[in-house]
Amino acid sequence: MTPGKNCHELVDLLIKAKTVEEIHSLCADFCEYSGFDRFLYGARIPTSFVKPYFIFISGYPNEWRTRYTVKGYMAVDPTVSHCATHLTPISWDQVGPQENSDEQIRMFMGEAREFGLNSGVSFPIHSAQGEFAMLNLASTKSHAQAKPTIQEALPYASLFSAYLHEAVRRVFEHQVLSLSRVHLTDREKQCLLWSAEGKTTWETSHILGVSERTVVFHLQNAAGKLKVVKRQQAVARAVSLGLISPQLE
Amino acid sequence: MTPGKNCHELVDLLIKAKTVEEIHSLCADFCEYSGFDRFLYGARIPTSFVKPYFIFISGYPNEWRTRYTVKGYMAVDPTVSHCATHLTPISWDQVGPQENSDEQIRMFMGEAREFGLNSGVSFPIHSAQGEFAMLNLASTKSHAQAKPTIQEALPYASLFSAYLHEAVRRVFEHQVLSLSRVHLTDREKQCLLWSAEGKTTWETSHILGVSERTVVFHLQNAAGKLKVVKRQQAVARAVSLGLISPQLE
DNA sequence: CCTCACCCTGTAAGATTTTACAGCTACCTG
DNA sequence: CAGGTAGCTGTAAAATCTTACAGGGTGAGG
Repeated sequence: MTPGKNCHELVDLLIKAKTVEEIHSLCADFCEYSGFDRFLYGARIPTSFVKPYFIFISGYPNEWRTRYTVKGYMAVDPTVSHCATHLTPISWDQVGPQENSDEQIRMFMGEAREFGLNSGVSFPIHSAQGEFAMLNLASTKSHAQAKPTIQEALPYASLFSAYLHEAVRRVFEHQVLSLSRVHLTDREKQCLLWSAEGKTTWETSHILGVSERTVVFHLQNAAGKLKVVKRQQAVARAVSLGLISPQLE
Repeated sequence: MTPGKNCHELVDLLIKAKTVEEIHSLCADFCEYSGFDRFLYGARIPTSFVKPYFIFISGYPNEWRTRYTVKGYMAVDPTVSHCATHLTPISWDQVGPQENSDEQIRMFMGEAREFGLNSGVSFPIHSAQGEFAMLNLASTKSHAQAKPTIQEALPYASLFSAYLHEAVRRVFEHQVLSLSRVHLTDREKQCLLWSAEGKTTWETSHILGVSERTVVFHLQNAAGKLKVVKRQQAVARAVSLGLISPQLE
């Protein structure tokens, strides 16, 4: 009920967390102190465009999680589509019981209620390395009753979610996140950058003042490091992982 | 001094803000209520990889801003490099006076102090549409004196920065952000997705069950909508703008 | 001195993409 | 029914990328 008191402590502990279990426990603590009953953190790691990897840290009922997966509710869940395109948290009462929301969404929200997920709020998390994550905090209370809890928790949960994701990144670094640690040399990045900008090998070679063969060489090396074979794939991967981006000028 | 009291009100006003001037005014209010003296919001819009567009909403001294630009301090500023790769706010005392920080950074921080930017904190903002932004809150107080102010403001500023960026997005929608509003058809997105995954035209045509010519057709249309000419450029742009991303499975 | 990382270059065949030509169906809306 | 949007297809020459061959140099650090 007093999120402020514990937020800084929990954030400090998140920074030091070394295992998923520790993180889970800290989420549970945050959830409790903020006045919520359930939490779910989910992250989508862009290991591939068509088959990304998902990480979940769940304080949700297992049965509901299973049904959610089996029925493909990720494509229906209105909080997911909001968080995928926005930065701001969304209270569930803003998406579920709206009059204009379609039948499918209404049924989905109804089913969630059967598992005690009556009200709640979702926080979007977008990292510079292309991951997309969400922190969901749920309450068994009705929307009206939970409103003050949600309102009060917004700032703290916003901050908490940022540290939470960085903690997850750290813990999973050596597993699925290994691609984002790929080190590209300056030349490789330059070649990828101009390639992403639509320049041909010949154009890039003149921009950089080297031979065409050298540009090809660097792009091949970059593709190799990114574990792909084609140029456009290397460019897509590099952009998605945030390995190439502007700065000066 | 009482950020909590006004945060929700300011956020509500941000949602309704229609002009840059309104947003500037709300930032100034937030800055004041949180106990800071200066603010600077800066956003990098990925209009192009090599020459992005920048938006600034500044409550910083103009002279400092000019010097910053002229001297290319964006490439030196340690808060920029932190925010570009992280999600968590960074207090300036964590980057400036460190013993291991190099001479260039120390000089930079020293110059900032000459303009009354003695201490402060920077919040990273990463949107799903590829924009990267920062909210900087600065104080004339010393690091030690400003510490409680910063600590107290962290959660509120974290939430505020999310709403701030969405407000800026809304206001600038019809200008530099027009590319992120591009509508691609399902087929166009599918072709781009498989292309980003490294599939050739022939492979994509078999995956989608259409002719090679059709895949070429869709990719050309997509490239046209994204105002580019090459396939790899279209893929890079689409990835960067968040127009293609996974979801189901 | 040896190794490693980074940078650079050449040739050539074969695969893929780009571009330009041209034409079809279906659905929805004013 | 006209007009718009979305989807689909064909041919062919020219440009570009991929892959395989083979070779060069520098500088930092053990």
